[in-house]
Amino acid sequence: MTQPGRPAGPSPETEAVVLTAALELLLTEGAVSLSAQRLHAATGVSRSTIYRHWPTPREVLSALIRVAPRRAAALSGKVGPDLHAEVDVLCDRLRDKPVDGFLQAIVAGAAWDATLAELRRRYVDDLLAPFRTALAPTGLSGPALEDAVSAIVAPLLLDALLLNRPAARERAHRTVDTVLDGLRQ
Amino acid sequence: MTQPGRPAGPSPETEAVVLTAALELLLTEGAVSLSAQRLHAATGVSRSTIYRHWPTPREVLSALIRVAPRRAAALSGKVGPDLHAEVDVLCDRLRDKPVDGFLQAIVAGAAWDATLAELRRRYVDDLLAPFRTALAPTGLSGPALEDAVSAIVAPLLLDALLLNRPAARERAHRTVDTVLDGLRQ
Amino acid sequence: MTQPGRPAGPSPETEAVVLTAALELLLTEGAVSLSAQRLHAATGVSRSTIYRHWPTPREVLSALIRVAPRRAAALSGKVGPDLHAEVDVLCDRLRDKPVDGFLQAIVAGAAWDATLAELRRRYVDDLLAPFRTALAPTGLSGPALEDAVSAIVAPLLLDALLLNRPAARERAHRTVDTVLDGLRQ
Amino acid sequence: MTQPGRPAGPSPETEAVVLTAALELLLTEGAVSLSAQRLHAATGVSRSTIYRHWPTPREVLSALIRVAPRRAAALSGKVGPDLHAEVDVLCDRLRDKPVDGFLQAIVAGAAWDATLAELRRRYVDDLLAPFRTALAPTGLSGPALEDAVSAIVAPLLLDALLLNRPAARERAHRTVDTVLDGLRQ
DNA sequence: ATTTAACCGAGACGGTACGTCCCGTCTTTAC
DNA sequence: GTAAAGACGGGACGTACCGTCTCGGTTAAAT
Repeated sequence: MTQPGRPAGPSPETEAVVLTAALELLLTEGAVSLSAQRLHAATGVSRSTIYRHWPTPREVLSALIRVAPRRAAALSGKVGPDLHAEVDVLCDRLRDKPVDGFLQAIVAGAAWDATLAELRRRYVDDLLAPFRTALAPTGLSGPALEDAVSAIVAPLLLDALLLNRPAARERAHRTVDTVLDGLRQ
Repeated sequence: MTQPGRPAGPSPETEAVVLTAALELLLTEGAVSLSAQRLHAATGVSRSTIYRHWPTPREVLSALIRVAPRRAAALSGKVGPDLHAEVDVLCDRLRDKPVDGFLQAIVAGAAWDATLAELRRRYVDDLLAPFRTALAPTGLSGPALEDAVSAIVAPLLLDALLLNRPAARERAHRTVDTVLDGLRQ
Repeated sequence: MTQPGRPAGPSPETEAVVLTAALELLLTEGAVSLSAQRLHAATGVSRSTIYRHWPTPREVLSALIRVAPRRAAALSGKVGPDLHAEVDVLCDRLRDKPVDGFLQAIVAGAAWDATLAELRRRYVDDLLAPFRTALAPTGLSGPALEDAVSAIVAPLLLDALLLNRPAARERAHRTVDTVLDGLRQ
Repeated sequence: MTQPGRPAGPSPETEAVVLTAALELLLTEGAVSLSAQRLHAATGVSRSTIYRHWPTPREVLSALIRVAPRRAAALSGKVGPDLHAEVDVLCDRLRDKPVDGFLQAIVAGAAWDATLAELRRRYVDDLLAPFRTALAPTGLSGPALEDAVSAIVAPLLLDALLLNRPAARERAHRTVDTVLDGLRQ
């Protein structure tokens, strides 16, 4: 038996409108722009309503990440092909607005609002996870696993995030080979 | 022939007071806090004066970077020892507030104010430069040089900037050896 | 022939709860506080319900006045004793919260909402009515009657309403005597 | 020697514009309308500026009363003529917007904001003062003086304030005579 | 010693964003 | 139908900054 009264939470329509605009804003103007004011201007949804359901920009970001589609994994089980595939996928994602923008925004936001640091760690971990998974068959673990992942991914992130240049895909593929060669010996 | 009248620009004392406080603010609260208001509150120097000489936070940041001490290079000319030395220096700098904070702040600021992106690139380049110099004797150049630098430095920056964990110094030293081994063959 | 279905209007219980709280609110915080929001907070009755039956604070006030107990008249028919009795009754009422508060609230409300002016006039008239009745045997009427009533009552209201001091009961009794003396000659 | 910097307080022009509009608003819409928002809408002076100098409606009212012109007294020294003159003056003032409106507004405001009660008392006292002065030659003092004043003035205020009818000037003149007769015996 | 240009401090002013509170209407659900 | 719960748009409120400006007094170089 339930309570009387209208169900709590934003109406589905409101939620869709707001979060869509929020993603757009995040990618074009950064996390700082996820304020109620800004979302109101972008959507026509009233400030009151936005404050009601997402009192701080942080909540908007959380909702956004919660909703964001997870990439479908397609692993073959063979280490080499899987790693190369993951490199391509990551490069593609970094080239596209959504992931690069998300990353930029979330890094900037973390420096500005300490409570975002945890979100940032989770998001970056999500980016690294496929590589950990793909490397699993090699038996690597602990720091050694982290080092391998880092060697492959870090240069790509450096390019995209700090140097504003396209991720060096070829180099990453060569790094994968180097890493695997090192293990074989 | 010069004009009569008091020389333009802030008095040395004013400049020192303001920039000192600005550095403090940047490291503790990020680039967003370099406003005239905040600097006034932190220094007692009046808002008018600050607006006069540094109309925007961007100008403060520029002045700050211009003033920031460049690390004195101490190269021996031997590739191996020089690279290892540079790794230690960078890890130390990333561990200390000034550089890590500066980096965080400037990355965040870049997402918030596009004109800071150039400053960010220059700052990161300054971090990479010593490694390029140290690798010079190997004859590497162009993309190959960039790749080598990236392989060594990127994982350190990833740790410090995105994962909030101490830079993995040992791994970096091993990477240096790997890179040099690869060249020797 | 009556219609089927639940009878219109608030349930007796709801009405009692709401109007009791409304009186309390009116006396402690003035007519401005008779909003649905405040009544909801004070009673637990839902906002919807209150809006349904008393769409505006004005309706609440009307209901309140309609319900307010009329003083039971106890006239002897002799002018002197009756007038003195009425003076005592009025002073008592002005000393007690209910009437003084009501009066203050309604005067304030009238300045704030023009439609309350009529309510105010009726309420004041109700205060004056007993004196008109008591003076009836003297044969006074028209302006002369009004003047007599006013001479007795106005100073009391001035004390209570504008000067925040207790109504001067003794003086009012003397005024009654003066008025009656004037008529006798 | 004075301090550097612009002199504090509103510029004369700003003050004039705001207080003029405030008086207008007070008389037409009551003390509740002396909010920053309302004054901004009425004058074009920005909300910030108004909050800066008159943080609450109370301050506006105070400023208004402080600025309001005091009536010039013109006493002959003879009790009778002076009292009659004062009655005429008060009736005129009550008939005109400024005083009646001021009084209505201030009474309403006092019920709504306790800190206005003091202002109200002072304003009413200012209305009564001329009568106390005019009665001085009779030697009346203490409660007896208050009673005399009240007998003359209260009915007038009752008319204007609570019954919304013109102050009964003739009756007041007769009351004056009655009071003076009473003293002579 | 005067000029003279620029300094520096204090603060008014208009403007925008923020977060909170309240209001009145509407919708959804249960009884 | 009543009642409850709550979404929603809208507005006011008070605060905090921001950037520009105006005022007044001070300082330091060049004549």
